[in-house]
Amino acid sequence: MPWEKSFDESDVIDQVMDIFWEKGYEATSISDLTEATGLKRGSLYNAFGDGKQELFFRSLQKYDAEQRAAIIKQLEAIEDPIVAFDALFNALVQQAMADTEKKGCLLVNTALNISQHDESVQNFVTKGMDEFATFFERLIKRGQSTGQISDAVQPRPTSRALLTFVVGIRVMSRGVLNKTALKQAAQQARALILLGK
Amino acid sequence: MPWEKSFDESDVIDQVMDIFWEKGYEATSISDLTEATGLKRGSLYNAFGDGKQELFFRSLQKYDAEQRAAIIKQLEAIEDPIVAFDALFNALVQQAMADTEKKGCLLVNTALNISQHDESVQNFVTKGMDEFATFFERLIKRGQSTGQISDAVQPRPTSRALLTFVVGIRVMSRGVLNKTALKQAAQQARALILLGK
DNA sequence: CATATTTTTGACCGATTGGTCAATACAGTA
DNA sequence: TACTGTATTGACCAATCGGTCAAAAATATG
Repeated sequence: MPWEKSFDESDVIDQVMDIFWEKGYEATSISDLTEATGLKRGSLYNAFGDGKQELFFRSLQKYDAEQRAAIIKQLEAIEDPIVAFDALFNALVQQAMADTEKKGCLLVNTALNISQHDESVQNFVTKGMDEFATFFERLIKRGQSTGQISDAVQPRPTSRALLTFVVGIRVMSRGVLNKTALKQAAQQARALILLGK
Repeated sequence: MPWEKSFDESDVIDQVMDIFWEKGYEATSISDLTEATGLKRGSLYNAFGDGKQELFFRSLQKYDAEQRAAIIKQLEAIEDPIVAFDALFNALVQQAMADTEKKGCLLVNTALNISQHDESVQNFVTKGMDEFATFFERLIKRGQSTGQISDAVQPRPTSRALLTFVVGIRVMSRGVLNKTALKQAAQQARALILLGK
């Protein structure tokens, strides 16, 4: 019948995500988004009805799927839990070093400003965080079953502590700690599960 | 000669700080500030020349002096480093529980959005963070001299890790983790300096 | 009381905010 | 070719943004 869109929605979300990621939700204007996408105001609203909120939510969902969920899935494939553990924290440091714009992590950036978002975003953020903690919990239990991790480690509390530590790393990597300091800090995560071994 | 201000500058900064703390820098408008202080637009600009930026910077400085610096000074007075250590993390959890508005920590909130502030704010934030890390470092060295902390603990890397963990706690306390989860997580901080004792 | 000095006030500024909408351009169907 | 239904466009909206400024109000000094 009519006409097909001249752009790929997924591409647009990628571009929009970059802006939200870099500037944050509040500081991003619709004009920023039209400039980044090359789309006119009306086209954006036609394709993504509810405006800024919807654009942000879809950006967050895409980020979550491509970054957080993807990394977890990748780490799940590593059978040795300690190796997986080290791989994660090395990846965090590597990402921080590659992040020259100091954008950090969109999920963590959103978590800090969680109260200024609507309920759907809030739930989404806590769900993502929860899944991350659950991943750590599985890792610990697996390590305990293989004898690599002491039974003195409490899976749930420690998983939450590791999640908290990861979040801290992502904040510090936005400009507070330099590369070497960040690297040194990240390596200490081992102490939380290896208890001085 | 003329006329004295009808308000106390320090009181005004307190009120302004509350708004910045709750809503963040970007999301706070001058109207929010005039409403909170009861002062008219012009009075604010007359008393605090450079507008929003200066108001924020002075809020941040006051917060830093009254909260962060004050707590460190208080903890320095405790001679047993392990006791001081536990006191800090207990205080963090207690503050989080009392923080019904989920405002978190103004310094950490600013650290996450550090790139959107000018250089003076950036330097101030990193200076505050640095002092916090240095406090941890002193604590560790003191614990090692008394034999309470193993010499296997590396003071500098561990101090940075502890700072990172503290920052993580302040983010999580804004709504991601509930009280009990936060408490459990915070208790794991001991593992970073006690290595499984 | 008059004057000097500062605060206070509220109107005002141009720019930008998120969002709308009617007119126009377009492609597939009949 | 004419019609249909969507995409695109750019003008437009009221509201708000951070910030300015001249006039009015107030008080300590002379």
